[in-house]
Amino acid sequence: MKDPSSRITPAAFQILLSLADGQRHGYAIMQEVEQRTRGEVLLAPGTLYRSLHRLLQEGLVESHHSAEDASSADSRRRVYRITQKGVATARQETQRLQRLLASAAATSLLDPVGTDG
Amino acid sequence: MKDPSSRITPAAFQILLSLADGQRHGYAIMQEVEQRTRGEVLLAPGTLYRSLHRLLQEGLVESHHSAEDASSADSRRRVYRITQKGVATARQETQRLQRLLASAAATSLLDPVGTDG
DNA sequence: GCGTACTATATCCACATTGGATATATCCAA
DNA sequence: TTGGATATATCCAATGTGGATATAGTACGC
Repeated sequence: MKDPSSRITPAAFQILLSLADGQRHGYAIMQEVEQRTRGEVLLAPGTLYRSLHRLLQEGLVESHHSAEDASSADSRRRVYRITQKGVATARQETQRLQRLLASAAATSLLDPVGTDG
Repeated sequence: MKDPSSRITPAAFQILLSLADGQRHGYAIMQEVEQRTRGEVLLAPGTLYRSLHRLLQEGLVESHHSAEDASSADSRRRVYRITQKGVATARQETQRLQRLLASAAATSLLDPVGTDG
């Protein structure tokens, strides 16, 4: 489609949403997304970690090792936190979705049916 | 991501929306989408015609040549019409987007900021 | 200590969708 | 009949994804 400026993938959007309420490590993001969307959205590991790397590169999230601030945390964990830029991007994507729905509402597709009675 | 049952691409969704208010040929769909979305969504020809073929195969749209019912229409045109199945699919996709936005609202990402004054 | 299941991250491959370029052909006005 | 807009179709490279696989740490029972 189009919108070369602020493009964000569906997976990346879910990750940003997952980090909105606080920092998480990758595996926890996977589980939170599944819960929040009631099983509708499942992030496969390949999608999750590649998306996280991309988000890091773009500065939408930042990360550190969990050992630094949690005592008994799993040393393997990388903990991710959303940045201000990430927040702004997620809000933009939300607005884009709202415009998309408004555009859908501009058609007759969603007009009430069964108004014959 | 996931949802193997009723998957629809963004391009296909735009096409179905474009056909909601009446039949159109491909090129007209391209223009209507651009107008309705105020230039935000631009369907490239490759995307448009391949999506149309897919939608035909899946029975979400049907088509005929314009010469059949319009007198002075361009003979090259293939006119597409949305089917009942297409309407149902587009409605499902709309609901999916609404659930996605609800899921976004379930986070604190969209909570009002700057409530200090 | 040992095995095992779960947690956790990372990488690889195949597949689908897309943008953009290109090819062809028709319509219309000069 | 030339040229530009209309109209459809196909090809290629790039991107994003699912799923499998690899690797390794953690927790628990024995």
